[in-house]
Amino acid sequence: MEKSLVEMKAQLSSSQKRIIKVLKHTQYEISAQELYAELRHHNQNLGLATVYRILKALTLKGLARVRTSTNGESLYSLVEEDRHYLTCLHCGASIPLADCPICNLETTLRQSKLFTIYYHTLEFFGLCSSCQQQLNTGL
Amino acid sequence: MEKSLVEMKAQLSSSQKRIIKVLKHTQYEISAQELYAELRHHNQNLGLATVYRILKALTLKGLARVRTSTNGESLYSLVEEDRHYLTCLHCGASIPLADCPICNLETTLRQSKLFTIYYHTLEFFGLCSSCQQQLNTGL
DNA sequence: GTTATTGCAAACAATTTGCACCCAC
DNA sequence: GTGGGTGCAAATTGTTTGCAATAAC
Repeated sequence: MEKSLVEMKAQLSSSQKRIIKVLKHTQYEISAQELYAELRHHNQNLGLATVYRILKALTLKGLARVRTSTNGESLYSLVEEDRHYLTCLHCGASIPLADCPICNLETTLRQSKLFTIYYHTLEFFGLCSSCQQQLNTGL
Repeated sequence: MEKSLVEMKAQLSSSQKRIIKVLKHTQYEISAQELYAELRHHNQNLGLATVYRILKALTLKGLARVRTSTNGESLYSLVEEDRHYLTCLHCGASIPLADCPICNLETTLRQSKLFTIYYHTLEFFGLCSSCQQQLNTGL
């Protein structure tokens, strides 16, 4: 029998819970290094390597989500909150999309049972309006 | 006036065209290092650094797409072919989805003009059927 | 001739790992 | 006392960069 997310959360270590708490309080997403700094800032010290280890574990459990930013670092967020973006190829900004355009589809896929879906990511790449202007006028 | 993709392609250097050709012949996606090896294999030598430079340029132009695999390397593919996946959190396999479930939505978004969309990515994360079995029985 | 492209090696930065230590149960 | 969780420093790896040489126009 597959474990429910609730069961999985019960087995989390206290450090893992602390990291989840930070993720919860982060507006969008956060890098491992920022998370490490955030913990120190609250005097909840944890080694950088441990932060990486925990983030990897949470990701493997399907509790956290990773996405690679345009500058190459991994950004983490909680799966329980949807995260979708419009990412500008020019300035690298990621503008969050308010709604999830494909959650219905996910429900349908879930029922197929061929693949157990924990979460998904959706990202549009292109040019944000200010970069569009800059490229059209400047060049 | 924004440049069309056709105009952009006309400006590509011969090395860039060679790399695009390899991408075209690659079934799904390919890493920079694999692409480098592939070129050498066809006696079309090109330095690894140059391969990285070209892939970055193509990505910035919106001609190529990058995705980070579960083991951390960047995988490239041509934007002109849709790429969507079911990715297993346990074994890391990425199973391509045949159809694009959101292309209609993309058309709608395109018309808003607030953000110029070149391409998008969609990825579902979870457990593939064999890992589901393995985890259910083995553990 | 001026500009863009390239190769090579060195540099970089994010992430991972080895290992000894420590804590909880 | 056994097993997992941790810190630290060293190692690893994918990627980027400086610079001199070369090719393109």
